[in-house]
Amino acid sequence: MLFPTANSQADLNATFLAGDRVAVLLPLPLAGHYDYVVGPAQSLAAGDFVRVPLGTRHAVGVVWGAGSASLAIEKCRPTDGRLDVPPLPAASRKLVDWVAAYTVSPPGAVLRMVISVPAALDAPPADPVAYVAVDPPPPDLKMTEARRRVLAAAGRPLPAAELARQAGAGTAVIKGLAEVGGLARVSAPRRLPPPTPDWRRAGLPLSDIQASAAEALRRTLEGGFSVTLLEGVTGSGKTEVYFEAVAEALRRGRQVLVLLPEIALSTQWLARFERRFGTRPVEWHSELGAAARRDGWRDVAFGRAKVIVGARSALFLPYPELGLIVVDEEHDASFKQEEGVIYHARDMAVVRARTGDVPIILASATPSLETQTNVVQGRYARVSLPLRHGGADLPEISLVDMRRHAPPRQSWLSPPLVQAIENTLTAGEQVMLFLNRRGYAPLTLCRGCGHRLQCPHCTAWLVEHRSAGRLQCHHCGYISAKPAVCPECQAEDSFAACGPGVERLAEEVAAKFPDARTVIMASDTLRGPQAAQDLIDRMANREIDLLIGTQVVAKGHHFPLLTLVGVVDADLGLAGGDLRAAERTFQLLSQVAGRAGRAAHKGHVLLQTYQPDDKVMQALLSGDGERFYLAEADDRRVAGMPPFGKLVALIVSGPDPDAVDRLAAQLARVAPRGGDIEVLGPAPAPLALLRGRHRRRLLLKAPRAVNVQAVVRRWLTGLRLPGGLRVQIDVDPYSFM
DNA sequence: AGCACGCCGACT
DNA sequence: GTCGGCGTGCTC
Repeated sequence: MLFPTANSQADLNATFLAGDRVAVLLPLPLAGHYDYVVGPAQSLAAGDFVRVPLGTRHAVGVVWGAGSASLAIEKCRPTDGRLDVPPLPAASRKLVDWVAAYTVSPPGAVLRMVISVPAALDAPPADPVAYVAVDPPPPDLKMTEARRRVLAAAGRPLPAAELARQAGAGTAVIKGLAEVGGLARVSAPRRLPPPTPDWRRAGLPLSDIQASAAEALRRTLEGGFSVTLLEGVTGSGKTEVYFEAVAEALRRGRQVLVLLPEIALSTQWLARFERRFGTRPVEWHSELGAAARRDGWRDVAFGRAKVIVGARSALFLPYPELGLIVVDEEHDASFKQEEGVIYHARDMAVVRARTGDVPIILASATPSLETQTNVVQGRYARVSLPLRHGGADLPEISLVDMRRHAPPRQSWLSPPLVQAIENTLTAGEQVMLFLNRRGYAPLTLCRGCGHRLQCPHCTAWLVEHRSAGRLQCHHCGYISAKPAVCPECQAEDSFAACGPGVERLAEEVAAKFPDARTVIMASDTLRGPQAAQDLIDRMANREIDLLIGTQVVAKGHHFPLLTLVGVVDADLGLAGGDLRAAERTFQLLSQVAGRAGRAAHKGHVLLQTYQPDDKVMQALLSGDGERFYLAEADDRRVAGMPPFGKLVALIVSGPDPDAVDRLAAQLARVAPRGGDIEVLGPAPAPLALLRGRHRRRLLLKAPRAVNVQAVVRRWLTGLRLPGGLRVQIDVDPYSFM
């Protein structure tokens, strides 16, 4: 359970000769490095990828430095040899050590995120053989009809099979022609290197404010490490502004990493990039196929990929020439990796910028409290874009007090919102209704006995998806048909749907506005990024009057004729006692509100709420984000909560609830105390049962100055984990749900 | 993470 | 009598 961190004195450029002892980090969750002896006739340098024997098999690792001498030299086996890829850059190696130490994870588990594509380390597939006509043909060539057809088709290099097909000849003709010199055997490149984005192209015209913001960002490229918050409301042109910093990094011949949340849905971002730079960047996300991942990894490692846009895992690619990092939508919760090595990609991106001594830009319309605090405390610089580009006004936001304007039973749209929808549709403008709940109804219960349909593997209700005709768990993906009778009391036809999801809301809309062309947009109704783009296009072309959407509609899409946004349940994110509930709700609803009225038309936003006096609703109403953040920061400071204090969550999990309880209780007994350190729990973890594992949580709270990693390491030293029990460490936990 | 070693149930 | 289930533990 102990993960010694790397020898910090390790020479990042050390070289080793045959017979020397070297420390090799393997991409496995081992406690530390393994020592090997450099094999005969080999020489290795720190950072080299090496193949080494491991037990009965062989593995690939990275030379981390000199061996530790803690193991008898006879026990050290010889390395097999260096792999033919560029060494892992020192900045990446420092990042691995840093992330491992910060997250209290084995460094090898972090290295595994770097070596995410083992196939990329093998020799790439050979270029296929192709044939091309020799011009002029050799004088002694005996021409036949078949040969004439083949030569006519072979104006450009083609693989033999393709050439034979096009010429209507057998491959024997090709073979014969090649032997007598009529065709030349060439190797056709399997693929071209990714095109370099053209920074010389002119960008969109920038306003004075945008131009000076762009200049400030460009200037950060003159120095080493720096962090700059680029803050600007939706529609202020943040992307175009930071594109100028990207162009500057490209001009200097450096690589650029842009981290986006939900890359799969950012077709619009890619289009803007292509408009500015004339080509698409290299993409990196989980939906890529094996070949694309291998090629992408190698393009980065060899420095051929200049701009990489990706989800959080792109952070661990082996950039040799990284010159700039941009984290767009830096406040987005999807940057928090919740499985395996638990880390926050925005924070680790700042670390990567530091290990590489390069600038980083954090962009957001609604920056996280963490980032704002870093600005206030002088650690980060801030560049602001206060106005909407193009002069469009910010939307007018009003609250609908649901206690006074309650909708009729089994409906969720209040009379004022219904009226506003009607007015907007009559004016020929578009409406968006936001409800962050997929499916038909979040809960199904039996009217007879009150039984609630629950996921067998998780502490969560099954969500009815009526269009798909089934029930679904949104946490583990469990799917079942709707049972014919209540499993508890066997009553027939007794199920009642409770509460609305977007499907049910669509039903209400169809009943009230039968002529409106309505579409639902949710992550599960979209089949791939193209479907999202198609929907966006249809919306932009006025083929849709009313869009009902979950979270996915909050992201920056431009809909010029969208003038009314209705938030069906503004309170939804506030329940649950989550540390960041208020902050997150403010950010999400600000983003949703930003969808309304972007071109020449004034936008209106109606928030349906039962808590109109809540600080979040008041902040949205007044548009005073600054004051909200100050108040929220005050609350956190007083409570000693992040970013003014530190939290570490320990999640104890296992298949047997009693064993989990016993281990959690044991950990609580030996919990660290004193020095303002508090340990809360054990409590049932937010999802007490997840994917068949029972979970309990302990929460360690400490002042900022405490080295919580050392405290946790000491706490867990010598811990034995019997029978499938696991303890996960979540430094800076985000998920409390 | 693999892979071997190891100790209890149904088969050619 | 063996083949094989996957629980525990090691890999420089």
